[in-house]
Amino acid sequence: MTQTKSDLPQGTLDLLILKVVALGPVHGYAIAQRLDQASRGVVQVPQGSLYPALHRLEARGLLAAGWDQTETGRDAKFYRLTRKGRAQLEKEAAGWQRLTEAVSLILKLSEGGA
Amino acid sequence: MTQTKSDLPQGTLDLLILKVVALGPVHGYAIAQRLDQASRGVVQVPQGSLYPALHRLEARGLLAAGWDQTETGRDAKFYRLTRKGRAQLEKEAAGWQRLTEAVSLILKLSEGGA
DNA sequence: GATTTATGCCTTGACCTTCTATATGTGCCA
DNA sequence: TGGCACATATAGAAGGTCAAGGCATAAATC
Repeated sequence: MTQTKSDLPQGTLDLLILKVVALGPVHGYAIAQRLDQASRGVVQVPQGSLYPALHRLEARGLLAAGWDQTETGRDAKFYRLTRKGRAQLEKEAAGWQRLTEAVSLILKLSEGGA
Repeated sequence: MTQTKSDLPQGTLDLLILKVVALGPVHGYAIAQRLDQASRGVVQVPQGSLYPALHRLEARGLLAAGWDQTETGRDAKFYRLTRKGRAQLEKEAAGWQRLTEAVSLILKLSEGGA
């Protein structure tokens, strides 16, 4: 997996990560796969973006991490959502909703828009 | 007009500006008003974000600027879209579409998502 | 008419945050 | 031995915010 570009606007990545982690404990590498699959290849997060993001989220107390074993017997750092993280997820999801609606309104503007 | 926060993810502002300018020549101040109104107050771009963005877009050749007079007799810098700018607008609008769909897919994930 | 105040309109510079690129390290498995 | 799964660190660019400042017109006050 060669992770090229994601073209995610800054700030969006956190939301997506929180969402994926909310589904159950996962390690970083799996998060990226999950995002790739679920978005049908549109969201491809390079490791250099993913891991710093995870660290930030952990530092902010939104995620908690612990080492554990993968099904295939490897060590990996599993993340789960804290209570604070869940609240943040809801907040960011709502914000995203608001934003996309607003942008949508703007993109539909035509010459007559009061 | 006290412009507080806009909370736009980075990279989105360009798209919105290009869109507004595409409707006809406008000056910066009016662009901000337009965005505010059209988004019903959700998108409030502070001047410190707006003007640097305009300068960047001009430097990239997507906008062309010239001083002119406002209807009320003031001097203002009017921006219009270049051919290159119009192409970029279409490109970014399509990208935004793609992105929102992808994010939407991810946000709808539940435990069963393959 | 003169003075203040508000408002329209533009600019810039220092700072912070996030994304990217890149390089490096380790254990598993073929 | 090599490749893959999984992680880390560092440095840099880009975009956004704040804060401050400047200037012109208009409205309000005296």
